[in-house]
Amino acid sequence: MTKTDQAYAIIQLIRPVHRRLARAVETKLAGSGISVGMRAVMEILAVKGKSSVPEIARNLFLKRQQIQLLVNELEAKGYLERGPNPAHKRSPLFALTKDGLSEFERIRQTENMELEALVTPLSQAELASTEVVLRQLLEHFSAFEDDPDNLGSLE
Amino acid sequence: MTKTDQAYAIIQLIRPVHRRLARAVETKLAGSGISVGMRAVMEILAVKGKSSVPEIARNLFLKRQQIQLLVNELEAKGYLERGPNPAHKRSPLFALTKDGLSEFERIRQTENMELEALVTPLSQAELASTEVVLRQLLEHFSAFEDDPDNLGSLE
DNA sequence: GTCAACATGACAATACAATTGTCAAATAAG
DNA sequence: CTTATTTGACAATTGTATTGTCATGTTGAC
Repeated sequence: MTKTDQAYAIIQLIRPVHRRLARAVETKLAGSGISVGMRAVMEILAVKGKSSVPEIARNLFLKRQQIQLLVNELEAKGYLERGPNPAHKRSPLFALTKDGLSEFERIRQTENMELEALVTPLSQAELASTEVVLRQLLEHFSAFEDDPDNLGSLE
Repeated sequence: MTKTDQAYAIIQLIRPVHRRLARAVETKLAGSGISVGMRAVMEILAVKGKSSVPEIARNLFLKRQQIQLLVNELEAKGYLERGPNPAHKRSPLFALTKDGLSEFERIRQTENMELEALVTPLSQAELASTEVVLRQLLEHFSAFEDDPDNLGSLE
């Protein structure tokens, strides 16, 4: 089993894992009126604080147009509020409202319980290696991005 | 950094990695008239040999309806041919034609060259751990599958 | 052997994420 | 000052996957 073969096996797993993960998150979110994408936006705001739409897009490796739609929905639900952006008059900074934050924390809590069971049979070293490999994948295949909007920072 | 936090970081990477991977594969496939899904079906047939549509679906963790569409397209392109299925009169077994096989091998070859560069900075141990973790993710979140069609075997 | 449960092909409709395209206003860079 | 870039806003489109349905084939219980 060469390293190339191993990489190949990993790549084949990405699609099904992604799909099941998305479905699981959806299931957990069902009824809350929050989609997987909306949840991701809330995450960025919870971690990074106030951000403009294009900033969020870069963090999530998505187009700003996609984020715009999610932000609009979240704002309509009262989970986000806009504030002035000293750096750009037309591009407001969005932040979680009190409602948004508590909703997000509720979500995170149920997710964490789910994760406890998931990680039990896995070692810290395995998890650390996985993150390294996934980041390498992300970076390597960024070469295929034609749109600079999609070249998010990896910190 | 707890294991739960690590798992969380990994989960957040799955979506962007999946998207970039899909785009990279598409780019490589551009012009050949083969989509990512069609390529995945060819892969199964190359590895597992003759299979029925539902069998392929289980292998790829997808619904048979989805596979049916891909198989139809591949057959129309002359990359697949159907043969009798001793186990089921109405459900033929599909196999790669000579054309299909050579096309698939051509694809695999260019992919392998790409992978060489990808795996260079990664160790065998890291890659092995990643596969373990991804399989655990896949298995764990299979609990959210309501459709038995989607419960593919992990061998 | 008969009948009920299940698997499959075939086709249609839909949902959802993501992309592409476009234009005007704001900003940055030279 | 002039030009290029960034951004918001809106529209249209694509691609993957799901859901629903029906007729036919298959399997297993009895």
